[in-house]
Amino acid sequence: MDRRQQKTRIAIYDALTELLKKKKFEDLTVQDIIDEANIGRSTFYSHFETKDQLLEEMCREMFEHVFSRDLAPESGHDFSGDHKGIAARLTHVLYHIREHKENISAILGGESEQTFVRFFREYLENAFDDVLGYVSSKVPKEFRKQFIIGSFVETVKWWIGTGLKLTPEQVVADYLLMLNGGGK
Amino acid sequence: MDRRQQKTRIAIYDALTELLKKKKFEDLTVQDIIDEANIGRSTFYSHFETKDQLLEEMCREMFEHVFSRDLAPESGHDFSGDHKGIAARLTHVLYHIREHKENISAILGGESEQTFVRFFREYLENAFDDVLGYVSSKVPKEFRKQFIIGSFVETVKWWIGTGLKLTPEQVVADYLLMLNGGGK
DNA sequence: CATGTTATCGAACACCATGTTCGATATTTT
DNA sequence: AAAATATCGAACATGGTGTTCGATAACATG
Repeated sequence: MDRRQQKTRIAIYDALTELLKKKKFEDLTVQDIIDEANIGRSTFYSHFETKDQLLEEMCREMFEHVFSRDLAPESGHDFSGDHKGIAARLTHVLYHIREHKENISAILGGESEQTFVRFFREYLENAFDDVLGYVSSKVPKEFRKQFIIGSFVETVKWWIGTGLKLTPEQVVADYLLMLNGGGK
Repeated sequence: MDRRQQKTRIAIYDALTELLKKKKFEDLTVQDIIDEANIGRSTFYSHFETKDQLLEEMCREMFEHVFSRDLAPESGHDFSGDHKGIAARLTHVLYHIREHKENISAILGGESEQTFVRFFREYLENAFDDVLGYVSSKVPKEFRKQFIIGSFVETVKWWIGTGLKLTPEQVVADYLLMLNGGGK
């Protein structure tokens, strides 16, 4: 890949990251990004068809290169009788999110959140395929899956909304408690 | 209120309902609505500042006049040892949603979904205030609340996404099972 | 019914972001 | 050194938005 292309791409990503500290994604114009990245207008459009595609690619990058590094279940410490180390794995996910809270927070809460959430769900479905495949005696598999993932996504959104006050460990602990009927 | 205003408003609402059968909300232009409603351009803008405000008002109307009619807990049949008739009340909500599936389905799944979901959450928080206020011994109140509502909203979104295949009763039953740890 | 009020109409307009085009220039690859 | 390719940026076409305003029609009130 041409060095010029790499530089441009990075400039755009950096510009976006920078701008997301000040504005929500949907309030940004392509011109904003172009100015911040200090590139030509047509250059931007030779890399991305549209602003939304940029977001798409950025999310893809994030999940492919950041989260999916540790898709496999942890082989180590299975504390608290945790089935297949779910708690540890979920905690891991939350740590990654906290690392990227700058970007993610700005994406969430607006219209652009759906794109992120789409990737997030897909990631979770793959990453926790083993757990989700488990068939309950009472609740249909699809429903169970929907419920577990949906409630986790919502929990994460809520967590970010609070400004990440709780620790990842606390969030996961409460989440698993609720999932096991601990809300009674 | 002037009859003309009423007619215009209804024409706009009807037009929107009609158009939502064919297109997603965010793909509609103001002109589409104007044409379908058969009104003048400036007339639309004398009623609504923007397309989004129209959606806002429509959602408000829906929740104020349709859902909130039966906010109070059902005094009757408390079958299956159901605490305060939650199952019955949730089922009621789903029936309302099914009534308005035409509108709701078109709003959900797009960027406009957030507006609807915002109203939905607010409604649920009020409608089930009594249940949600219950303090768990282990999980913090706010977390519990977030979890219960979030997972229900997600369940409803999922349900609509499947084309309302399950009956409201089935959905509620499975939801409550999951909430009580029935997913194990 | 008469009169003042208010809503509607719709064409015209200014505005702004989008996405494209193209020839000149700069950088990289081979 | 030559060929290939990326960038630049001004200019442009497009399309939806929201506003303006004078003319017309519908309404409320006494």
